[in-house]
Amino acid sequence: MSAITATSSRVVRSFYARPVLTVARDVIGKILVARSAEGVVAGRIVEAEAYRGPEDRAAHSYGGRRTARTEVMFGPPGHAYVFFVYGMHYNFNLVTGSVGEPQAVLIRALEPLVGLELMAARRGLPKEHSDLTNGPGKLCQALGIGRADYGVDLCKGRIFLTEGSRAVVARSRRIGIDYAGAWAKKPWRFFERGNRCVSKVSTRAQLR
DNA sequence: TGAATGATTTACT
DNA sequence: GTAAATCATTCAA
Repeated sequence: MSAITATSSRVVRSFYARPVLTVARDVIGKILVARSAEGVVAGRIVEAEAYRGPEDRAAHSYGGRRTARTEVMFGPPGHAYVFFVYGMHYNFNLVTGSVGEPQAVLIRALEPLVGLELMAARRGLPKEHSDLTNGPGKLCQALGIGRADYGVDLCKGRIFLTEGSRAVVARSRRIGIDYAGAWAKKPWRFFERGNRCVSKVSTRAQLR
């Protein structure tokens, strides 16, 4: 195993048991690790978004909607909320806050650190490729995250966070939720300023 | 039961 | 810049 995953310890549950905006900001710079039979892959989180339902119209838990899909967000923090969209992509979230508060942080982009070869193989791209994990669907594919990871405990399972390094955090409005009216204008997207692994979006959303 | 749609990505023009 | 791919989830009937 690489030095990064061997020397760092798993982030504890109290990290997740805080308001979703706080976690979304603090998660920038942390390392996301995914172990599997195929090997270990890991990347530094450089972009994330907060979803603060039930008040947040952009959140799947808007209005307190409690279904099979959103159920994990109502449970304890530190678990994975994984969902499937557009008929072909998975997205990975961290459940935050306390029990009964259906909040989550969407991980939108990573800077690849460990297991680039495995990531590239899963993505069907050459190892040197620059688009391995610079998007929420892309990073799930690179980390092998899918339906089986729904609801898993990040304090125990194959997927977890470790301490990373400091990041200069900038913020903008969230991506792909224009249907959410006024909520779409909230600056609840956090990213590391200047990092080239941040997902490619319109220039206007990058600034601020 | 059926219809609409989406926290995206990719390949086009 | 636009559009296609593609299906689980959701809600209405």
